[in-house]
Amino acid sequence: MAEIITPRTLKGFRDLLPATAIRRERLIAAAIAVYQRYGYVPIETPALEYAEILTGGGGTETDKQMYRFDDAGGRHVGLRFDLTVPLARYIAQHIDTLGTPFRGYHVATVWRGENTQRGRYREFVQGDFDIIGTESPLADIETVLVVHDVLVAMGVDRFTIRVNDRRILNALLARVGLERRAVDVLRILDKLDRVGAERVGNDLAETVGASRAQIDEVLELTMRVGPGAEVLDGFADVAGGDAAAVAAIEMLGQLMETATAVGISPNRIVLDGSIARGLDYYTGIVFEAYLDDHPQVGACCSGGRYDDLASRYTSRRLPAVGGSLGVDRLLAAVDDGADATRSAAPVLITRFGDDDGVDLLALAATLRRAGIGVEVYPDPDRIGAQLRYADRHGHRVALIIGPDERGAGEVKVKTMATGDERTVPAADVVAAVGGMLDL
RNA sequence: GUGGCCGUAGCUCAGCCUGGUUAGAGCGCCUGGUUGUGGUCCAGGAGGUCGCGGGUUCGAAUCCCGUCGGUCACCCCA
Repeated sequence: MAEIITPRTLKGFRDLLPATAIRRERLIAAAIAVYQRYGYVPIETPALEYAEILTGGGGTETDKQMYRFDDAGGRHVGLRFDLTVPLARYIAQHIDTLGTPFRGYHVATVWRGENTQRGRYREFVQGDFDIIGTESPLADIETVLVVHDVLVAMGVDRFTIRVNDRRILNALLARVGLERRAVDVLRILDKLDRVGAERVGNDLAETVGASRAQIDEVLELTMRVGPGAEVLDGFADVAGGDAAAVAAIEMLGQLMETATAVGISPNRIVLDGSIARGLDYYTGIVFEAYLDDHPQVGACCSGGRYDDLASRYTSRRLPAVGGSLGVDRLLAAVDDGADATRSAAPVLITRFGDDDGVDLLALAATLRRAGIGVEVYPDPDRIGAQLRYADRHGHRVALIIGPDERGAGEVKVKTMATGDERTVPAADVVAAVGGMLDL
């Protein structure tokens, strides 16, 4: 007898039970519906790329986290750890076919060999969307609206999208003389809400040697949070007269104006001077979305403008702005794992043992042609067991065709919620079931 | 990758500190009461390598070590 192999999964990789898998599919479907409503079209890229594509010029952190190995042909390869780098390669390779501006979305699995936590896995799904080839502020604004609409479409009630712009931070850093340490400063600033102003101040002093005055100036900006004009005024004060920062502030003002105009509730989009994003490739707007009821899972969506998107792969200038949805983080927040397995079909056809049951398949096909989801119970078990199955799996209607019904050319239609039963001619089943399901 | 906590039935957990006869509970699941009718109720039942491996001991779910997995913090990030 062969030895049994213990069934198990790798750290950070997981199976999804049907209840969770259904939730994930719904989240993804909601996001895609919104993307398409804005005109984004799907793209796909391979999971495995040449390692040099994924690492070239990248930070050492991502290099450490990337799954990489040599394939059987001796190629140095790696699994993609985000969707932005593959997008950059893809755009550089295909932009002449696509033309600009190009709106694309990419929902796919990515892999990172980092330590796990709730909502943090080594294999997870992201849903990126980007506009490539335009520097218009309208694209920046649209990107935030997409995030908003996606979260609404997913049924998330309470969330906050925090928005800032790198150009303001850059202007501030230039003014106070910290521009050469911008990457370090931004990395430290990004932790503000987690570690507090004091710790950030200390880190700035220790890591980049910032003076008390420089620290105070930086913190002055990062403490500004809110949906209103006074925050923008504050941004203008810190930024001085820097032209890029002025443009950024104007864009942010237009964003808030648009949000109001389209009826977005004020607390869902706020300006936040502390949003920096650790990644140093952002060049303009930056944003992060948080679920108000689940702050511990971190940002469930983030993004911004990166105007040198594809510069590693082409000399052509390709500005881009977009966002990345953390599907599995949203899932971790939304999924309580409580539900038992539910059928995807509202109707269950029960089966008696008086014939081979093939006629049930024909009946099911008739209902499906009418757009009604049907599941056929395969075994002639006790009718009570079959109805219990229907109950447990959430079927709303059970069809019963026993010897009596078959003899009379009828079908008994049972509404599970009420227990009501009607017997109808077989020819009328579609209408009867449709009526019960409010179709 | 570093450190803390956790890992007992399908699920949530008790038992572990102070090793000792057949390892428990609730929920779920199955069967019967209802020879063609679920959800309530009643009666009964199945189901456990105590994550895995090793060690200490006459004896380990219980103590020790390792390992795998989960979780939290750091780091980083979706």
